[in-house]
Amino acid sequence: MTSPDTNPLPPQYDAASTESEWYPRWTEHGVFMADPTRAASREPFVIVMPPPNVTAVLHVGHGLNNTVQDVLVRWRRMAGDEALWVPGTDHAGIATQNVVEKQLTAEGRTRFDLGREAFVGRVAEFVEQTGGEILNQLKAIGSSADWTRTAYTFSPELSVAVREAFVRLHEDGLVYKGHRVIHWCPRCGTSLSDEEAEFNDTTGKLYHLRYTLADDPTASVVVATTRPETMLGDVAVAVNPEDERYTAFIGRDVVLPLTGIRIPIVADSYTDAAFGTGAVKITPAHDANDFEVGKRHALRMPVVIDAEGVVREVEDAAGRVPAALQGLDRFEARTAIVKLLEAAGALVKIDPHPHSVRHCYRCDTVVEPRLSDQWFVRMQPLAEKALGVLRSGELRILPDRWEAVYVNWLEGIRDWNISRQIWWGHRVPVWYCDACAQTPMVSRTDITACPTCGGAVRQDEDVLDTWFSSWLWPFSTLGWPNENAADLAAFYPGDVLVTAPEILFFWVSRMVMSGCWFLGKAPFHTVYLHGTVRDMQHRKMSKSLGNGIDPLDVVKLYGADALRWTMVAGLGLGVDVMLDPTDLDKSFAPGRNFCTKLWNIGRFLLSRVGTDPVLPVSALPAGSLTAADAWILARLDSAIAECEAALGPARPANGVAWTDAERGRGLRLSEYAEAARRFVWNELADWYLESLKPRLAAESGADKDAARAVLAHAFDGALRLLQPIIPFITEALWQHLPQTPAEQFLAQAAWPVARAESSVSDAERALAALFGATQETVAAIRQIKSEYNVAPGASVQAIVCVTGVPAEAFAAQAPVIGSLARAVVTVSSEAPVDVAASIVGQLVTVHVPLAGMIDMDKERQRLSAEIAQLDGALSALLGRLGNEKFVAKAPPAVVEGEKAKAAEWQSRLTSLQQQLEKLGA
RNA sequence: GGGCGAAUAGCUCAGUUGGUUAGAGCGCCUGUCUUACACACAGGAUGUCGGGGGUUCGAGUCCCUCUUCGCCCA
Repeated sequence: MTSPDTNPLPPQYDAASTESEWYPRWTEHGVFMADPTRAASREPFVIVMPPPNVTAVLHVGHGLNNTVQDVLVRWRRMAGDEALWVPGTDHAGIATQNVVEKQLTAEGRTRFDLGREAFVGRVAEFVEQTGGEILNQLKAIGSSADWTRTAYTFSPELSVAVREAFVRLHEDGLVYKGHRVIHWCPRCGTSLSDEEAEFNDTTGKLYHLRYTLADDPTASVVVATTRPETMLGDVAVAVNPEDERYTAFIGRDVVLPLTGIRIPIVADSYTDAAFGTGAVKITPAHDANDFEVGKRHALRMPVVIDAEGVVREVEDAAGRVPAALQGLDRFEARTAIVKLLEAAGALVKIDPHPHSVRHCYRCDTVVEPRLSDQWFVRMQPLAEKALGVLRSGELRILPDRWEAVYVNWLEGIRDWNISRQIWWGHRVPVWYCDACAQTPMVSRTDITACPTCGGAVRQDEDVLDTWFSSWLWPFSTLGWPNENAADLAAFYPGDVLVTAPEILFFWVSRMVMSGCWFLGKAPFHTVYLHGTVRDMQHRKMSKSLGNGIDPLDVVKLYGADALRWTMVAGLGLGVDVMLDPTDLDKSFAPGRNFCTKLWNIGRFLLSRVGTDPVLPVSALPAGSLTAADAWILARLDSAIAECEAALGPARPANGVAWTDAERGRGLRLSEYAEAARRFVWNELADWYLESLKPRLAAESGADKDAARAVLAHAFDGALRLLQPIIPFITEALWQHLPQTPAEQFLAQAAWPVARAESSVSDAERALAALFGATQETVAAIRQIKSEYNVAPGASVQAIVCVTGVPAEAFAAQAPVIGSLARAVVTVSSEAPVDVAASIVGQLVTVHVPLAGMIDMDKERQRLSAEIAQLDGALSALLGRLGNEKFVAKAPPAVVEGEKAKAAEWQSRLTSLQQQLEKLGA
């Protein structure tokens, strides 16, 4: 890293070699490392990475998520914050266990063949060998995380945090063991939380079954159910007490078909009279709602489906499952039972029925409601705090419509089932002494003997939900529960959380709850929920659909920067990103094209600026700026301001809570990218660089030095603005700038600052305006040439009548205009007498006499069309101004603006009409 | 069943408290290998802002309603 690098740039940007050159240099020099001791004198800016599953492979969703985080962290790092991006992985209990169980299946074994200890050892070994590969893949796309702080939810350190959280919540009275119906995945063999049991809409069937009254075989009630197999566990039929159809039946018994068991008809307002027949069967052990009814009526709770989803007499169910059904899978049992019911005359009808069925979010198996003992967290007190920080503005969610979703979920929060009947995870820190049969012992440290009797103890078999470790992520990664940890003091609370809306409940709101509960502060002040990457049919990219894009393929083909640029430029707030997996060339053209363009700008510019030292712009002698110089410096100021406005504010101005005015602002990444792109491409390259060619062609001299200085400064500003999005190519180019200090990285350079309004002189402003007139003139000449099919290379005469800027000053622009538009320019106060094509602009009127080439009819037509359009707009405008109510009611500023506009249009209209007359209309 | 959101150019989307002749990128058409870049340059075309109604001096923007699509929750 000797700067500036004086080797000429290769004609083609070589992404692969640039990436492999710079990434290691950044890490070797600790560019991404945060230091808690520095955070005292600088604002910390902290993002914790949503930890990918330890077995995950990078997909384009990770690419998007991490690019967004990287853009923000790189921006704040340049802006002078002590920026920390904490990376890591999640042990992903069920998901990882499933992967290893699949391996075992292939070997013809099960986890039970190995036993708990050996199985856990095997998973740990698997994670050791293959886990965390995704973090290396994140490096390949340029992620500037502090890898020295890489965390893992199942590491010894974070396991301490998990145990602390469990014990503390237990001490707070928020952890309890409950006996109730929970979601059970028969394939994974574990319970699931409400959030882990996802709804899938399907068209099922609604079975109408007839239950005959015990005391009157001629009478019956018909119940409607989507799950006829559960009738074996029925203990009642419930009707709504208000439902007059059934008033006479309440308190009487019906006979359960197939088994002959008598069950009562009870009245319960849970029953919806409008659903089905208005009578529902009650199976307390196999339906959460039925369980509540069962409790209210003190009913028994026979279990007729076991943990594997097999129908049998599991518990309190003697005589309930006919021999023919014993041992059948629940879905086979459904078919069989319907046949039996039909044969028994108990099946009334089957209707198609659209409804939602819960599926396991890990293996998509239909979830079975199951009565069991589980550990729960009482969530309501936690939710209160999480609602509080949103209301106070300590926390905001972008896009803000998600705030309502967050509030709605928290207000209706239900207790969280945190125990899982798997082996891979943090074991529940509870011990039992069977000898004393005393209350369970909840402990921060392992208990090896009963404190009462000294006898053997056994630890709870269950492990904790993966999310019970990830909800601590914003502080467990910083050293909590060690309250004295330097990182915790320096970096908690963090700033922004970047993730997809899918895990708002799973993870985001739980992190807010845990942060508020354990540390008294929300873990971040901003939640940024980005869109989903979809294909051209708007389908989510997924492995099963085979419509995914491998980010590493894109990196190989076009480079990491092209990947990043494409995603960021397309990332409107809350908008999904559409990419075509079948046409990577087209999908990533924006990023690839922009990188190529930037490289070429840099190549050309650096070859002209050369390697000799350049003066800082502020040190240029007075009066050395040209109109173009003044203009590009003003454009740079605007670009900086636009980028800043699109990205910021980085944190609440008062350091505590967002004000209403601030709350929805910032994180418009696509607007930031567009502002930077427009500056470097449409302004710097298309206008400034082009206008500079004659000046740079000079051998030497003060004017060339001024041009070199401004050019180098403007490009330096552009590279700084772009570094967060495309860090590799900008770093490589920046190292070649003559003013780049030795031993410095762009990745650590200062974020550009726009000049204060007051520091720009009126003279410079006037110069910049002059360039506006220049642009207008060039555009007009080009337009005329194009319309009259004059070869672009052929020179034409142009007579310019200047109206909006000082004519004498404008005259000096003639050479620039001449070179940009290939024209010989004459400034005149009067229109030429010759027949000419003319364009009336805001600041100038341009006449191009094209003797013999002007098609009079065509020109008249063009002018007439323009007059008609302008005239129409003008009369509408005059009509508005003539409307007394408008003048009276509209704000004065608006009225003034409209008046000025009318005057301007009027004068343009007059010019156009004169022009037309001259052509002999 | 409840809630939220979207509907603007062929496509993907901007359009900040109502106030220029509604914009950008991609695509399309025409021309150009103008010695940085054809992954480029120059010029150009394209919208009754989903339908209907209302408020207002003024509506893409606010209200009502309908249609279509999407998301979340039960």
